[in-house]
Amino acid sequence: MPSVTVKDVARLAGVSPSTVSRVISNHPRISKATAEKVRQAMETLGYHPNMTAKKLVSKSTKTLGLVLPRSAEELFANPFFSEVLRGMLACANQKQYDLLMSSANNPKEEMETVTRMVLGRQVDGMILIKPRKADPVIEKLLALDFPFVVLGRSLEHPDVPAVNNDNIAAAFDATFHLINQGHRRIGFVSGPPELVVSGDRLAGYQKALSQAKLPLRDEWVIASDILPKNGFHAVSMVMNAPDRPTAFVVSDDVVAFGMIRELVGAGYQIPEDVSVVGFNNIVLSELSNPPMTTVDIGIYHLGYQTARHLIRILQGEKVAEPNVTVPHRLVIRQSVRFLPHADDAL
Amino acid sequence: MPSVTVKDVARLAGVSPSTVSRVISNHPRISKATAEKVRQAMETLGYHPNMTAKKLVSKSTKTLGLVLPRSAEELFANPFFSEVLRGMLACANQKQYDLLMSSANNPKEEMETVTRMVLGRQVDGMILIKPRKADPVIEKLLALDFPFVVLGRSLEHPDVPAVNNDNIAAAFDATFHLINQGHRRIGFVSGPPELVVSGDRLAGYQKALSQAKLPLRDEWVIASDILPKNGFHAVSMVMNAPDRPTAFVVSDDVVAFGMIRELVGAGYQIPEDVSVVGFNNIVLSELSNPPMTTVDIGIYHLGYQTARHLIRILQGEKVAEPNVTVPHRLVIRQSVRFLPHADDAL
DNA sequence: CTGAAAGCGCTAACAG
DNA sequence: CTGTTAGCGCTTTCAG
Repeated sequence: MPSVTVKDVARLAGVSPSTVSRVISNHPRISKATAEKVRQAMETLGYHPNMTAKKLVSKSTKTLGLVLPRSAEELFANPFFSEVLRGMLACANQKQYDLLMSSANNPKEEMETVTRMVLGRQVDGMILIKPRKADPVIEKLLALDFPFVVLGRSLEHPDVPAVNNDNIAAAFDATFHLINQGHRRIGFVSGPPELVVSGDRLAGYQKALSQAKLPLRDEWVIASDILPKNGFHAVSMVMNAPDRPTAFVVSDDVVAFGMIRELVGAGYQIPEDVSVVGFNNIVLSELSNPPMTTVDIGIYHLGYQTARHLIRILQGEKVAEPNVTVPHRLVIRQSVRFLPHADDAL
Repeated sequence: MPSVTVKDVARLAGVSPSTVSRVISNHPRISKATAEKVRQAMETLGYHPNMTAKKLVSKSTKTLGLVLPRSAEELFANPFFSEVLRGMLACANQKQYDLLMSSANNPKEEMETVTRMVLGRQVDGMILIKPRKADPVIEKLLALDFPFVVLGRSLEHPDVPAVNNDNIAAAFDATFHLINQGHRRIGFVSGPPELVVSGDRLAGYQKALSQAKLPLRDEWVIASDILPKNGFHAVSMVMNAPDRPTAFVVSDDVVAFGMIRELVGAGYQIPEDVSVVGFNNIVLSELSNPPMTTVDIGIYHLGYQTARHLIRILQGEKVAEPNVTVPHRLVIRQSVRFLPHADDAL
């Protein structure tokens, strides 16, 4: 790695280093002749600019920071994340930005990583994924006046740049679909309670029920972790009650998979005995057995728009509206049964 | 972002910048007193070292480069990748390295990205995922004498540092299991033909059949893309032949999901009518219906060990054996049927 | 249109 | 034990 520098190029081309620099950055006032001479020299020497040096002087890294919250375990076990990442990368690379990633196992590490990236000036802006309620990282970034955007939304700071679904509406739609199909007793399986998104989806579910004047029973709301395998005895408890739900809204497809497995194991058929509508529409939702009815939240776009939004901000575009909402849509497949004996239409 | 530097700290502490630098790097010959004084100053000023400057002078970035091959689409549609990434991040962060990611949509972009990262000195080493046969990126890195490790293996350069499964043995084991369960007509669904791993798994399958003196029929080998949805009419062709296979080895769980869905759609039951053994043991394999028998290839470890291997090399540890093999194991669940009427034991 | 010089923020000899 | 002096490789005034 014999590190050829501007100096080397300059020497070979018989010009000064500053001229070389100008050629690289397509400076207007440079003669065709020398420009060509310099390019030749770069070519024969195999020159490539040292990005680190460039960053140091330009004070811009062209890099977006991404810190993976809490247990990356949680996040990665779920295809949601890879899809988000795919969207971010697609946008970032298209705009000539890189992504610098780091994971953190707990809130403390998370804070340290953010600090390291931000104060260490390794990145021009930060992306925060699915903030929790009262997220200290947001406070910190706000205090530092450092550019960032959150994927999700901040409860405390509604004006912070954010890209999100309308999760209340999404959960409403999912629940409403069940109601439309004749279901009257509908349960809900929620995500991690500390996440803002979990609260929103629960709210949407409740809203749909109230609007349809349907019972809202606490014991039909199951708090699950976002990982499968947890808390599924809860399911059997619910199912063994005399007045069990005929359908569930499950706030994550992966959890829905786990739940269906539990139910099948307990001898229930999907959708004959229990209907399920999931959330996210991950790739496998379509391939599952039965194919799952789920809310497509546009995961890829969520990622893409988040990066896009941040880059816009970094480039100084005045963004009038800090919040961008990615549309969702219900994808109807075969995990929901129509109950013809529904007592009444709505 | 009022950028406090070593100079500021030095001034406040009444010492020279180099002393500050020494305190930061825990230089041994520094008096307790001044060290404390400097630390105070850093604290009150809220000093954090500028990583870019540090990188420039130290000529080390503490960053690993990861370029996502070809269509990230392909890669990300598959949970394999997120799990690998999770392992890499876990290791990298533990060793105080960051991961710089970029995606590329085609071989040309891939090469450019590698060039940008390597010649731009943005990273200390590169990680290459699942090389294709005669991969030009490997040639390039070799020519540059730049540190890298491949996740997978290079056909042409067996001595290049690599972390891999013994895919031949893994496919052998999967196939052998089917044989053991009484299957005699076994099909194979292969991954993208340009990947080395696809060839290896096919070889393992063939080896098992030959060893058991079982027929090896070309028409039972289906070339699928790694994405689901493609080429599944091929499945129906195979299944409609008079002498159809009773079981399939499918070289990827996601493809297996898609295949099972096709089969179920065509009226077959799994495993009653057709047995399937997959590859990878992604999270959802266990949750599928029926739970899938599959080869666990230790995806997380694959990622972890790859990062580990590269970091070892970067730190100058003499690695005797360039290739590390991550063990696999067959996970038996419920997608394979025992055929008691098998003509004979082995 | 181009060169000389200064400096981004940090570290690393080399002296003391 | 600590300060001085030189850069790392690049860009950027400021003069020509």
